[in-house]
Amino acid sequence: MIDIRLLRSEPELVKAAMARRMKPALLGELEHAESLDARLREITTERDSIRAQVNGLSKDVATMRRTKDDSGAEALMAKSRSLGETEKKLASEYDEASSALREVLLLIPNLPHPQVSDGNNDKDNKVVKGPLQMPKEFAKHQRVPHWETGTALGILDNERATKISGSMFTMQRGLGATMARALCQLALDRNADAFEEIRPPSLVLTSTLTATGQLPKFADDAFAIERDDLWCIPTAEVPLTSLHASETLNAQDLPLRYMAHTSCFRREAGSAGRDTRGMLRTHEFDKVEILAVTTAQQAPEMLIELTNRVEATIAALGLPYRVLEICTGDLGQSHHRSFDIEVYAPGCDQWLEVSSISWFSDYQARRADIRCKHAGAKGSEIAHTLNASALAVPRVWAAILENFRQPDGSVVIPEVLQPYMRGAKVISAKS
RNA sequence: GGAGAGGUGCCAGAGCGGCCGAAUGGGGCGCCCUGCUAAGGCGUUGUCCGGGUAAACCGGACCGUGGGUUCAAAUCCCACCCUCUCCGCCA
Repeated sequence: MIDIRLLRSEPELVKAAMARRMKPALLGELEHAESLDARLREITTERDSIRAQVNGLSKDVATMRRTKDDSGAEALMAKSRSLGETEKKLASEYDEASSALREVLLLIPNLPHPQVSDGNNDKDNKVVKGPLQMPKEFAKHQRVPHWETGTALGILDNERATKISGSMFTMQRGLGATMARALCQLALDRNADAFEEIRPPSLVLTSTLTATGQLPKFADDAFAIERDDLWCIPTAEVPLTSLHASETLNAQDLPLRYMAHTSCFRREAGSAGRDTRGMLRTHEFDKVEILAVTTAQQAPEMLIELTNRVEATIAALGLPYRVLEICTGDLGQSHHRSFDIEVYAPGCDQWLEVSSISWFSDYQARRADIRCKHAGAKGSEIAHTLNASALAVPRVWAAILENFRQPDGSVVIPEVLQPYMRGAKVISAKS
């Protein structure tokens, strides 16, 4: 959520920043929020003053009871009763207005960081680094899509995955399965110096999925377990962000850094037919997420740190990659500023987004009610959250198959993964 | 899933429908005492929202959550959630 007090005090500034997202309907939502907020404060003031009167009368009643002034007490009680009627009406108006305001606020996206460049959509994202580790030319044997190589090597069995679970599910076997797990282990080990490993639940409450911004707007993108009112997590960002929901943290303990390897479940509604062939877009995949809770001051530096960490892992795998900064028109709802890391896959001739490194400013933390308190300071402020995919398995797995495919059809396993591969250095077809 | 017990401030723990934002103890912070430490003495110590330029201050809300009764609820009633113990089931 954006800060309603900022909208209240600097409406023009908020509107100007929001206009950069290139979604004209947003301005209407902002104005709606402004008027609901004004109305809410009117009601609050009135309701509170009635409550103050009732509280005062109740005290007087107590005094009169003690002095046995029963008729006086009766008179005050009657007066208080009628005030109570008014209070009741105001209270229900308050509930109405405040839930209406909350509803609107939950739909309003985050303000883009001033340095984010303007753009309409993903085509306007700028490459800020790279391409790096890009060969001058790709050989013909690298121009084979991973689904062909994977199937030929017996390490990818999407046909049977579909038999078991339907379309858009994937299954790795043998060294393919081992490599999927190796990638996760690598990503965890590379960040274990600073990040605490968490094994969070995969099913979460509605409130948890609301905190990170997936709900209420993007309910169709998530798998729901309706009978039990639970949701499958689309990313470990969801449980990790809510780890400290409703808590006030000591600023001196920040930043907090967590990492988690989880399955991620996505309905991929609205992307039917896109990237359905291999494992570029699936309903379930494994990912290692790194996440930080910081003060506002620490956040910019953390964004750089997360980006560097993700980049270093991709670089260590030897894959061709580049870094993009996401423009205002492509920035996710909760995002304040984001970078994407893309890996080139010569077989399907595509740049694949393998990581998104994002700073959410206080947007998610306000929804989750994560505060931080500076020692000696009065009151508290909303914390900042940032996260990144340290490594998302399927696309990296696919890029490895395509980049490191040899003329004989085998695939060389990147050296950094070999320690996790039980001695294997190459994946060859079983004779 | 069944039976029972319980959820109060940083922690422990008391709380009669009004004088309870909440006793008492511990902890923290400040001052005093003290060569240092320990012990001791005194004081202080919650959060959120609205108003106030800010501080002072004023008003409201908060005793697991949500409803209800009442002039007035931590206290009474109802529902739910969570924790603990026992039983059942289970990796």
